[in-house]
Amino acid sequence: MQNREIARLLAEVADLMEIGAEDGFRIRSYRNAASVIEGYPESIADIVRNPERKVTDVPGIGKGIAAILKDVVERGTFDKRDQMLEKYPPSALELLKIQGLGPKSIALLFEHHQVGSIDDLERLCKEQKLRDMPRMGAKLEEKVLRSIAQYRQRAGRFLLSFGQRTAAELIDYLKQTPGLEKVEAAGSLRRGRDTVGDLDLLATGPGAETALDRFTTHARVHEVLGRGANKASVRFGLEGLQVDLRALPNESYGAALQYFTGSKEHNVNLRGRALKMGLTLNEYGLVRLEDGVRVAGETEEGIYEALGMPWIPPELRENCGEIEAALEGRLPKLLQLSDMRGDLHMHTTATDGRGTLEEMVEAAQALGYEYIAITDHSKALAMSNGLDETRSVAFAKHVRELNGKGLGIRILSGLECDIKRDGSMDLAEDALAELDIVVGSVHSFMNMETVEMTDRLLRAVESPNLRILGHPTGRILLNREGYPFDFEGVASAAVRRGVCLEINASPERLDLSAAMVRTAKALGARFAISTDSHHPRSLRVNMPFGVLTARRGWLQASDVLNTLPVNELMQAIRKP
DNA sequence: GCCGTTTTCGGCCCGACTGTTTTCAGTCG
Repeated sequence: MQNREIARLLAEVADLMEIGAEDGFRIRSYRNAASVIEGYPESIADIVRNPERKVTDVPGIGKGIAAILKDVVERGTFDKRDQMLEKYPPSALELLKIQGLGPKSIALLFEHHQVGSIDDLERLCKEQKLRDMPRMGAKLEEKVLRSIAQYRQRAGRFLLSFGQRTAAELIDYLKQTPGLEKVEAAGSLRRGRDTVGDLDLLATGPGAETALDRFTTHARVHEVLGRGANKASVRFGLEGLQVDLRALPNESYGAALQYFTGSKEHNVNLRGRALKMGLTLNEYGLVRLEDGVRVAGETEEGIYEALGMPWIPPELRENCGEIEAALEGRLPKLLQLSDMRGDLHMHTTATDGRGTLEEMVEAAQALGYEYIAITDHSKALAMSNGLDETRSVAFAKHVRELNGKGLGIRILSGLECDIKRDGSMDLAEDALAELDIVVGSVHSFMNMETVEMTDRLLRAVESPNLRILGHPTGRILLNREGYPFDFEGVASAAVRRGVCLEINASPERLDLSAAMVRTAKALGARFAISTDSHHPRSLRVNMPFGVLTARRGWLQASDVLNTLPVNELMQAIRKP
């Protein structure tokens, strides 16, 4: 069993315990253990099974959790979990994802109305019975119904990071099939969309048939949806992500890769152009209509070339002008991961990060970065022990001393400063002026009206010390919509003020979205791609997602602040 | 349930809004 799965079991039981109003500190211990296990570099299951090791040596795991882990490794569940699931249906966990309802309300609804699922909850709201409960009213009914609609909209989709992990696991596994030549992922995963609905894997070579068998019998497949001569579909893992595997002949591999990568709109446009040239394009190849001769299909490059254009990177294939640009020879030279020279947003143990400053620096050195900015939270985020003016100024001094030691990497003293309700900065401007770089972010009062939120962000951008607007829309993928505001207005103001817009590379955010990146670029914006790391590992893990998003937004290296060499970067962020 | 002891029990991040009340519990970050 993987660490991630173990962590999930613990976190789910913690949720159920919360509904059961159990001791909060005990619940926190479960959550903490889940989070430690998820981020642990070694397999916890291996440690549990190894008589020479003690799992209680892992911080956050004591005798109680150790006994649970033993149970989990042996039989895939544990007593406490079985008890909780007897008390509450597993669908009760979904209810916690509805905004406006917490564990207390859910427990109450379960007790009085046997509400155990989203459908039950919806019925209750529509019958206007929610308002009969203590401290619940008509407004809450409305809010809950809105939240249910949003929840349903995103159901069945998964984070890109999850899709990539699953695809990588399956591809590794399938590659061991004798005679398999190529196997790779197409679809929205290959285009780098922020969420994916299913996975499309393509395989070629004489072993492709065998690969279909191995695919449907993989230990983590829990339902085979279909199995034909050339294609199989399964539901994979606990989460039930649908994965299709197609076995293809070599001569049409490129055509299939092109076809199944999409997007649908890109392909429709391409097929139309093919027809005008007397060609027909499908998943088997590009064929001349007059004599049925196949002119391309083995490679994607061959297909695009036969259609009179250079190969188009998958990230651009959304039928948003990329075909025209390709035909006119003005495709952008897209940003690459190797262009990144630093990272400008991360947290440490000083606030809610899990790595110390030294560990973050070490992780950045391992990536070959020239610089990083340490940007812990400011005091308004009390739950994370945010920095006040005194701590912030002391931190800036500490960083100046560190840089004097010749570490081979430049550390920038920074802050992720809360943008308060009125648009002012959480810390006094003279304290902010002591820092090398300030990222300003909204973490509170996210349900303001469009006009108010726009004014708030416009005022924030006027702060003389602000250099980067952090996760500008506040969205959490599959979880929370961004707050409403006049994006073009704020982006224009940022351009005028020389404030960069962040592309937050955390796979749960990817904020800005690719579409907004493109809009802002057209307005002249400059961007910072930042990992918002709360763990040393995230510096490496998150950055590719930010780069993908930037590429989907047509960015080149010159559009991105942290592609600059360190001396040019310091110039670019210097005080007026 | 974990941790760290002033070793076997007490502490464990906190502040503010929201919608409901009529003084505050629940939710959120």
